[in-house]
Amino acid sequence: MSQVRIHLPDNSIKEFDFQPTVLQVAESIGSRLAKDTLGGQINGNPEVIDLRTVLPNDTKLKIVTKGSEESLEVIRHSAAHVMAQAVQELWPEVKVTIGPVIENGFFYDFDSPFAFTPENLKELEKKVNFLLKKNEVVTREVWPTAKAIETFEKMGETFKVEIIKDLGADEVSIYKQGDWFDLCRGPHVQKMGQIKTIKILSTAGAYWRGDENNPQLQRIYATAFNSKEELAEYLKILEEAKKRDHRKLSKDLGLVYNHPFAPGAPFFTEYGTIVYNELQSYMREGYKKYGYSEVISPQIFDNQLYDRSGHDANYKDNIFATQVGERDFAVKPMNCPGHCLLYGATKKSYRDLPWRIADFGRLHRNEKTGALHGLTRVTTFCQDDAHIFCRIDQLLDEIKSFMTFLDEVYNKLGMSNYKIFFSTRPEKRVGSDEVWDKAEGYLEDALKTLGLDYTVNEGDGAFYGPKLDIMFVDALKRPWQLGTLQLDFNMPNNFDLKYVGEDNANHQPVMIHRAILGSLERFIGVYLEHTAGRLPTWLSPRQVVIMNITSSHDEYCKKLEQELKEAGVRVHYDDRNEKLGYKIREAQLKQIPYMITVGDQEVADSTVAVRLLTGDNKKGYAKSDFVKNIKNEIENKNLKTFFEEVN
RNA sequence: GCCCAUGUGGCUCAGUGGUAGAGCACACCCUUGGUAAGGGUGAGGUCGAGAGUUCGAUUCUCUCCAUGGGCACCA
Repeated sequence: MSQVRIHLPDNSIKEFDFQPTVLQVAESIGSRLAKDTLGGQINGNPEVIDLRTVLPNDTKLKIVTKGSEESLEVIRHSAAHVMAQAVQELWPEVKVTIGPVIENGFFYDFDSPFAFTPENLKELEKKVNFLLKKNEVVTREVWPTAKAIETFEKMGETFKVEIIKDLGADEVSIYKQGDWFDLCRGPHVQKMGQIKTIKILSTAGAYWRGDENNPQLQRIYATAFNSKEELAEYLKILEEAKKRDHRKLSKDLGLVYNHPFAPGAPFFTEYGTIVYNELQSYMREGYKKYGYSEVISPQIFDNQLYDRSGHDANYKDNIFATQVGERDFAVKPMNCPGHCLLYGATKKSYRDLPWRIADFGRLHRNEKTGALHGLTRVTTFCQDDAHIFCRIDQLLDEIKSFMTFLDEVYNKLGMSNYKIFFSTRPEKRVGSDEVWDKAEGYLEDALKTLGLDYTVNEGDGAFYGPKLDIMFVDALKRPWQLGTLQLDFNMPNNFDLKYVGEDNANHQPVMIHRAILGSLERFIGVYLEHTAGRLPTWLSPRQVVIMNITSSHDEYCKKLEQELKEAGVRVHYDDRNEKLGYKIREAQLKQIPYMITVGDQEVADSTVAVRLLTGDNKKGYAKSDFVKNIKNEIENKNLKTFFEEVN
């Protein structure tokens, strides 16, 4: 055999007189490297391959070693195997299925005659980490498919047999550690001791192959890291996320209340309503600027409306319906069909287009019980919804204007980190393929023309049209779907909408469904998590609290309270006979951006002592300046307090 | 809708087969105190709802409701 050349990242070349494995290349470089090798990446491909992979001539190889980001995939892959092994050693009656690596960890789905209890998980964690200490060598074997099927059938591993049959390959790879083995394509570690520690996290029910018609399996979530320190760090982030949970924050801050009589339908308290209304009026400002008109449409319709819109066929399970006498009514789950009726109310000319109508109507959707979640998945909500009826040649400008509007809003709110997803036709849909081709084509053209980066989500569109989803990435790097823009050729058709063109003939308008915040409910939930409850002053339900030191400062405080009220500031004078530290603590917990302290000093020289949520103090601030500056900050809807703005 | 767990005063949580406890919050009293909890006293719960087992159920069983972790659904 001729020489085999392997190219390394430092542009050096290693030569072999056989086709080496990744590990063999590592060994040729050094024994320390070989010991730390966990996999490889070849020819610039990000996919991590098994260290036992045989490399052909002229392969560009990057060795994945322990401690690297890429190595986690290998470690977790093997960790899933060890976990499955541990489960079967503890409970031999449990059958294995699959166990993939996911972000931040891995899971394994088991077919178990019993549900795993928390005690089982503790036992399992012990067992798993005991197995790691045995440091068994992982070997790879290639079996003919027939042998694999026969073997797994004998073992009663019916799910494995199904997978192998579906693969339809001639041979399959098997990974072994000790006596335990599993069908797998890898990659895996050399020895199980390379996994330092495995943390079992939780259990869940999950359907075989993700289909609710299939049997339900027992899923165990777990994670593994390169070191105990990294694991600790990850667990800390989980804790942080828990603290920022909007359900906790919205309760602690007194914004939202839930009652079992209204599942999935939150009350907004007098404080929560302030946040809600401020956001709504901010959007209304945008509507003026971007040429939208606001409308109000009915809450309940004769069901014939949804029959015509196509919702009855595609969305029926989610509609709250009621029968009055002989007549079927439906509570509106979305504004669009009603808006189509309104469009048809007057004869439209091409001169009337684009016709942009916004609606803060309350929507109700009967969600499956298990889907409800705090403010982010509710049964009743209000979208910052608008529909734009326009000509095809106006589409590009409309999409552009929407993206500008959205960018402005997101930046104002400190949410500049967002991504665009382009979702194409789903299986369950209305309209001909021809219409879909057209709609998808226009949308993609617009994205390209505008030079926007996007990712395609095949089959994820709405049933009436393709869409752009705006995925906001929050402070903890979690993605949330908020804004959306959907193209719809179908509903104008169902409602036979027309406009008279320049040619004096009838034409059909295109309908754009769009929202920037998504729904106010969901947005407030996400925004609370993003900001950890520390809202910008203009959105804070409580903006200023004045705290006197003794009752002798009462007069000065009352006057200041009055001045701030006149400046439009939401201010509260805490005149309780309590110590200052006590009042401060309460104000901190309620995340009030400005805490004003008044004592002898302040009364004497007409100043205020200001404390921010950061704990920063500024004494001797001129009272008149404070009133002026906070008024200005609120009017401009600044993201930061005026103290921080200055710095 | 499915699997699992949970449900004790406004909130956070102990606890028990013999009808309940703490801290915070609340009320009253004392305290006038400069940047995250001053002290005392008191009120407040038929232990999510219904049924069953039992001499007796908040505790055990079942059903329902709600919540939580997932799955599925949804955009």
